[in-house]
Amino acid sequence: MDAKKRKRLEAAGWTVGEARDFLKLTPDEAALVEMRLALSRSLRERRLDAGLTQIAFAKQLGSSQSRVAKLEAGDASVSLELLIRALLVVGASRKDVAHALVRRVA
Amino acid sequence: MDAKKRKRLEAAGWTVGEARDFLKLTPDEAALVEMRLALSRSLRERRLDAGLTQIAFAKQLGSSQSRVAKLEAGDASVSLELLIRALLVVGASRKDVAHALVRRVA
DNA sequence: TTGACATATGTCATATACGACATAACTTGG
DNA sequence: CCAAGTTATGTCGTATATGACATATGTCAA
Repeated sequence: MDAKKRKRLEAAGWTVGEARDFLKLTPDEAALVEMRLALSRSLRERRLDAGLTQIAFAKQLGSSQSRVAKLEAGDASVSLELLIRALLVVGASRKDVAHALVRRVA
Repeated sequence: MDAKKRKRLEAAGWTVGEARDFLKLTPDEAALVEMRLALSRSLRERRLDAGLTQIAFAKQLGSSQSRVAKLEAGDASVSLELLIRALLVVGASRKDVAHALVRRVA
């Protein structure tokens, strides 16, 4: 519960700076952040490739434009769960998701 | 929000029956369930290989024995997020997680 | 510039995932 | 069999992720 809170606090840094252990991320936390970002990138790519606006995609996903924006930003308020659901909705397979997961974030 | 509720309702079936589209799961929902189960299996294997009891592992994870049991059961009340966090804690790498994700559930 | 469309950011009420606890249901050594 | 250890199941209060909404910031054609 402590690690969770800390993660939350350090969250502000994610989006802004870099994927890295910018300051005091445990390896696990760093891995989580990297996964989040990697999935975010894949999501945006796939959505754009599908020629969908965030609004259109939000409708397909059963969500809102703002949440899609946050998904694609790798915002700390979005779960891997939703990211993965979203990828499935844009047509990614289980295998695609796995591949996206390990994708280098650059 | 409708799909979400439906998923929730049908959730009771997951643990009990089979990984499959036992009744009316969309392909995406089925994929989600399969991922959940695949990760569950990997988690249990890794925990046992590490010679840890659920209680011991729960402490490492910062959670409780009951939640670990639910994680390993692929319970509907656990998120992919926590499953992945748990895998990282038992020593899985990002790549390991990705591999576990596509693992056939059998 | 304007205006139309796309995306980003912030906030909030509510749904839901969480840890914790109690307790039941296995296992297995003695 | 019993008891100790492990895992499963159910419930609850609370933390957090969610969709929705408002609004800001881009972008770009006319």
